[in-house]
Amino acid sequence: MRDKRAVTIFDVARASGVSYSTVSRVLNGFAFVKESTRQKVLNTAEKMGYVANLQARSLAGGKSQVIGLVIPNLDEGYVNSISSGIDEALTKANYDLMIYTNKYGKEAKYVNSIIHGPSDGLILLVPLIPSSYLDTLRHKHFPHVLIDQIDPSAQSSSINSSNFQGAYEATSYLISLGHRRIGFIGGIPEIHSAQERLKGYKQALSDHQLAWDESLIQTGNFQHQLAYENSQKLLNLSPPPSAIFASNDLSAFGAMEAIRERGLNIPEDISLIGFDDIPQASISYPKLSTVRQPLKEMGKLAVEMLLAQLEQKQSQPQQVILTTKLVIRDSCKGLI
Amino acid sequence: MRDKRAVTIFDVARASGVSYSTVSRVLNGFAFVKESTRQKVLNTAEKMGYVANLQARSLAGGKSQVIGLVIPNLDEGYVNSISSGIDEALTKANYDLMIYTNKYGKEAKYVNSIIHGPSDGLILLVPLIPSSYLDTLRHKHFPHVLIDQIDPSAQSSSINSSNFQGAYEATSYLISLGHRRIGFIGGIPEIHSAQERLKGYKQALSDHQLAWDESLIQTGNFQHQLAYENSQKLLNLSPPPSAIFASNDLSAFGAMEAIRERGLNIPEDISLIGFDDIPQASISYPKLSTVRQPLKEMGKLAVEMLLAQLEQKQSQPQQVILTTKLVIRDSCKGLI
DNA sequence: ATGAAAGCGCTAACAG
DNA sequence: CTGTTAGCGCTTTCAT
Repeated sequence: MRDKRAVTIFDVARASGVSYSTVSRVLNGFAFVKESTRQKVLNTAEKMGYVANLQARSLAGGKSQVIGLVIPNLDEGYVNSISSGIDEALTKANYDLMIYTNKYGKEAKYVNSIIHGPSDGLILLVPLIPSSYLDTLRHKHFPHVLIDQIDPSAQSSSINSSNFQGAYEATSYLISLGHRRIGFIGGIPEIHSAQERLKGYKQALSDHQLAWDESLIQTGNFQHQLAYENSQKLLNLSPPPSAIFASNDLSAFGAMEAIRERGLNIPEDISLIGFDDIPQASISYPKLSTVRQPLKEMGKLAVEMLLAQLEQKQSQPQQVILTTKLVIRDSCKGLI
Repeated sequence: MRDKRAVTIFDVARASGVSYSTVSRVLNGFAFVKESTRQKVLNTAEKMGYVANLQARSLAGGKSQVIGLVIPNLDEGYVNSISSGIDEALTKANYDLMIYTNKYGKEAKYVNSIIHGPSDGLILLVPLIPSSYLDTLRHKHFPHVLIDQIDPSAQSSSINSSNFQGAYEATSYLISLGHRRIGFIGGIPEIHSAQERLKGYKQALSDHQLAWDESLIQTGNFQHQLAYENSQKLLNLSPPPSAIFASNDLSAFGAMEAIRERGLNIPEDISLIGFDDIPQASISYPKLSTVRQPLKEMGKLAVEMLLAQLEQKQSQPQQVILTTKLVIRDSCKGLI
C-alpha cells in the first residue's frame, strides 16, 4: 500500500529545534517570528524535502490551495479555452485545480459535496445552473464566481462577455455587406448568452429598418448536429437567406456542412459568421469570421476575482462584462 | 468567512443512537453491521444531509475518492478526448478529478506535492515525463497508470494504442491508392508514439519495395504551425509528394492550410491522412481520413486499471495496447 | 517571539 | 456486532 511516512511539520520542528507551532507560523508567513528562526526553519524544511499535507491543513481550518471548477464537459472547445485560462492563472497563484463535470440538471445536493471537498472556492462555468445551487453557495458563504451566467439577484460575482453587443456587430457587419435576409441559428433558449445574442441580432435588424422574419430564426443548442439540421431548414426557405449568423462557432461549422452539401460555396454563395472564436475557427476552410470572446481572459479574471474573495480583499459581489470583438476572416462576402 | 459547521459523522451517530465508529462502518460499507442498525444510520444520514468530509477521511488513512490526472494542457483536442473518457469513468465510480497541468520539463519535486495532495492515485498523460518522476511514484508505491507512454522497465502499468500498426496501415492505404511519393510529418522525435508512427511508415514503404527518401520525412511537434511550415517544404520538393501522412490530425490541418495556399485541392491534387481522429477530423473540409485511436476507451481503461490497483485486485503492472483503426473519409484519392 | 494544547472529521485497531 | 480509543498532520487560541 501507499507509503504514509512523509516528512511532517513535526519532523521539521524537531530538526530545527523549535516547536511545531512555530514551524506552522513560518510556513504560513506569519509575522512575529524572529528572522533567524524563520531562516532556520525554512532551510531545514527545504533540506528535508518537506511538503505540506493539504488534507491536514484544510481540515485544521487553513486553506487547501485548491479551487474547484464546475463545467459541463471536458471536451467542448469553448469551455476548454476558458478552463485553460483559469488553469494558467491558478498555477501562477500556486493553486491546484479540481474539476467537477456537471451534466445538466444534476441535483443541488451535488454542490454540497463540493463544499465538503478540498476546494477553497469555486468557479462555475455551467449554463442553466439550478438556483438552489447558488442559494446553497451563498447561504454557506462559500466563495465563488460565475462565468457566462447572469445572477439575477446580483449577489454572486459574475463574468460575462458582451453578447448583445457582439451579436449586434456581427449582424450589422452582414447588413453593411448588403445582406438583407440573414438567417439566425440560436443557442439554448434558456441560456442568458443565447438570449442576448438573439436580441443583438434583432436589434441590429430593426436599427437598419429591416423587419425580422420569424422563419429566419432557428433555435438551437450550440451543437454541431442541430445547427446542421437547422441550416438545412434555412436553406430550404425561398428565397433562402444570403447570410447566416450562428450563435457559436460550433454551430457555424454545422451550417458549413449543410451549405456545402447543397453544393453552395462560402462566401461566394452565402456568407457565414460565428461567435466565440474557438481555435478551430482560424484553421477551418474557409477561415471563419466570428465574434471573439476573450475566453482566456475570462478564465483569468475569474481566478483573480475568486482569490480576491478568498483574501477578503473584495467583499462586494462584482458583475463584469468583457467586450467582444468582430474578427473578420474569409467566410463573409458583400452581396453584389 | 466560510461556514464550517456541517453535519458530521458524530451528529449522525448521536441522532441514530449509535457510536460514531458504527456510523463509519456503515458509511464505508463494512460487513458485520446489523441490518437494522445499518438502515437506521443510512436513513438519518440521508435525512440530515450528511456529506463525508474528504479531507478528514483521507487524513485518517481512508480513501479520498479523488484521483489526479497529469496532462500537458487543458486545450489540446487529443488530451481532452482522453480526459473526457477518464472523467466519465471516474464519475461512474464515484470519484472526483484533480487536474495537474504539467508544462514540459517541470522538476520531479512536483510529483511529491501531488502525492501529498488528496489523490488516491494518478493517471499520467504526459509525454516526455522525467524518469525521476516515475521513480518517485514507484518508490512510494503510489498507484498510477501511464497513458501514451512506454515504461522501459515495465514496472508501471501503461496504456498505448497501436501506433506502429496504425501508421503502417495508413501508409499502406496510401500506397494501395497508387501513391509512391508519400511525405511524412512527424511528431516530437523523443516521444514514443511519434517514433512508432515513423517506424510504421517506413516499414510499410519497404514492405512494398519503396525506398524511403529522407527528404520526404519532416520531423515536427504535433502542432499546427510547424506542420504547416513543414508541409511547405514538402510541397517545394520536385517532384512534390502526391500524398502526405501527418502524425496527428492537428498536423494534418496544418498541412491542409499549406496545400490550399498553393492553390492545390485535397484530395484531387494531393492526398492527406492524419492520426488520432479528434472530433474536428469529421467536420473539417474535406473530412479527414485518419487513423482512429480509441481515445475515450484509453481514458476509461486507465481508470479501470487504476481502480483495480487501488482495490488491490491487480498488483502486477500491466501493459496494454489498444488497436487503432483506419477511418476513410474524403481526404485521399487514388492516383490515376 | 514561541511553546502547549485543543481540536478539525474520520478511520482503524482493540476490546468487549 | 458495536463501542472506545488513538491518532492522521496541521492551524489556532491561550499562555508564557
